[in-house]
Amino acid sequence: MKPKIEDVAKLAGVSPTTVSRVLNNRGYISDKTRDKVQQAMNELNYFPNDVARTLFNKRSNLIGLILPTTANPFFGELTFHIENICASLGYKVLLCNSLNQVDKEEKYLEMLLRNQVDGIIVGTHNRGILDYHKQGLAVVAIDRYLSETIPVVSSDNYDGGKTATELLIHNQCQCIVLIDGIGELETPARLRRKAYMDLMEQHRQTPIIYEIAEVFEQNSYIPILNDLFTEHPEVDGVFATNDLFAAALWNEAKKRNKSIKVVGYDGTETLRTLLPELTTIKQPIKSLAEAAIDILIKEIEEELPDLPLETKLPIKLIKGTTA
Amino acid sequence: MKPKIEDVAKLAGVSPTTVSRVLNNRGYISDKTRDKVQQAMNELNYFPNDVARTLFNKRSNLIGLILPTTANPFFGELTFHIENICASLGYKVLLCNSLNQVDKEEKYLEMLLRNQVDGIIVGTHNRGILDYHKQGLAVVAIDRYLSETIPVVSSDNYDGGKTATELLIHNQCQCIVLIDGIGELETPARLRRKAYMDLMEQHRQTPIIYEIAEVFEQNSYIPILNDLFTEHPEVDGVFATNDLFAAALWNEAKKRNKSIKVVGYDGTETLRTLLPELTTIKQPIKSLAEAAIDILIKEIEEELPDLPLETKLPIKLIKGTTA
DNA sequence: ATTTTTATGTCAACCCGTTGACATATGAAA
DNA sequence: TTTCATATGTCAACGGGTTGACATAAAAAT
Repeated sequence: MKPKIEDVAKLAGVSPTTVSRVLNNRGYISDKTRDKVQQAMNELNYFPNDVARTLFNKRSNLIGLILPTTANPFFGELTFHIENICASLGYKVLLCNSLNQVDKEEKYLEMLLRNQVDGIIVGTHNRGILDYHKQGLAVVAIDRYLSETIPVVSSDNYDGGKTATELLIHNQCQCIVLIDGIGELETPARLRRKAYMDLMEQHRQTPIIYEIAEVFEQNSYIPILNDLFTEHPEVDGVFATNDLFAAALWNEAKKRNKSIKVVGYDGTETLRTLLPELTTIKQPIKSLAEAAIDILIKEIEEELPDLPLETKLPIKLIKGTTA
Repeated sequence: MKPKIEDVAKLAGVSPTTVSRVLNNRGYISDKTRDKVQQAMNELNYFPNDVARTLFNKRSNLIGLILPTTANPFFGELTFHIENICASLGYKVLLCNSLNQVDKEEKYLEMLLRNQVDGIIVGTHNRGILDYHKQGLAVVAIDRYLSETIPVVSSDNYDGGKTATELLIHNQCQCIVLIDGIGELETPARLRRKAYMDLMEQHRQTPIIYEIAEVFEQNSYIPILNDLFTEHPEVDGVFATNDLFAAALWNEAKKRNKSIKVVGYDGTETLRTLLPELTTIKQPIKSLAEAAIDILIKEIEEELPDLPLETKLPIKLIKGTTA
């Protein structure tokens, strides 16, 4: 069986308390004893049982991460950065792919609570979260409003939407269509649409919006894009609120030999390797991760943290050839 | 503070043991009592502390997942499927992005052991794993040989390499180059190269190999691709052992107005949305996840599991326009 | 020579939930 | 009436590590 402190103590010829003192750097320990203990630990391949420690300390150093799916490169990259930063700070990540399904989100939330996570990073609309936050759980949201008290980190969505739309207008586009996710929720990302609407109004153009469910399945885009081309054959500019939509449209347009200006949103490394010609609004993914973790850890570790309820990070226009 | 069993018991007017009996469906409980207890749990927002349960039961239902990075869409999708299947089976996933760095792998491994994971899925070359497996930890590898006793799940890499190379030959390519990761390790994925070599020999062509470090950073590809085009301007066919390499090459070739046939490997959903024209060998990612978990859970749950040491799943040629 | 500091041991309580042993009390079946 | 299945309670030990209290002893400082 797995060795425990007692075994280490026996082998090192000391008391369990002394081993614990070595492990936690508490009280007085001579170098000689420390070495003996460490050697015994090596010999036995001993590693402290973090479950037992968590139980006593009431700190798991576990962070729950709930997002739609790591299969989407934006979340894949975000997840990478979040986990990476967490690891460097001694936190561990419990991953949850909710696919934006409320029932799954609730199950995941309960799972995380049962596992005594110290905090949760949410990149999906998690209704339930609200209650639990009141119960003292640290929560931070990425691009989602969960409640008035939960800090939100996001890219400057309005500026992104504005930059994208302005670029298309500047490109002399006469019929600019917005392709967006389904618009039931009031998220910060919705500001991309808001900016588009505002700009269109300013330039006396009619906004045209197509919505695609973000189910992250190939070909789910196709029928809606077909509608777009049928109903608006004159389309000559598209702002898609994420790069997958943008790429799907771009490829459909190519098939149809349509000359359309396209701007996407996200600007992942993956996109820039696979489809560098796509002009897009790049989110500072690593910075988003850093900001979210910074806030979450403040919530976890500080008594009366002074939290920024809204953190907006600058976007960057990546010029490809599509606009 | 968080409610515990005792609080539930008090509110429900029963003993802690009875609450535990309700939670674990043990012994006799009347419907009336069960309801009372359940209601008390709801009222208090009580969730059992899985840390305490784990400590007692010696089962955490935690699975460690170690892979290079979820920022790579192949691993992003694999991660999604693994986590998803695990969740449906009552397992939770602790995520580790090792970036293929041995020191990180070792730290992650120790972390997972401390956290009493029931098993580990490894998609990276984790030298240390070997030892721990001997100590009775369930381990399964994806596309890596870790030791003689650790089951490996992979796509049929040889068939994939063969199919890709054959296609290029069939396309009348005269100078077929292989772009591969750096070849220090003997991995199943290396069979893609083996197949290429074999085919080239069979057709009396000279194999030409360029190696790119899989650091997953854009532009790390560029200098090596430059070399390729300078040293072999006659190249007219390329088999890249992953789609990111393939896409990078494809885009560089377009820049140079070179007409080259290209075949990639992986065939993620992301690729097929972003760059559907790329011809590629599609790995059955979901099936890989299923097979790996199936084996791992057998290791965890069965006394004397009869494990397939090598599981090869069929690949599929996805015909785009690049070959 | 005396006080302090350093070093280690013993012991018990605690973290939260689980489980087995045992007692007790119904109501139902034999 | 006796027996048995059902229902619940009490109690203690356990899982592995942590921590505070207290005791003891040697080495260092005064």
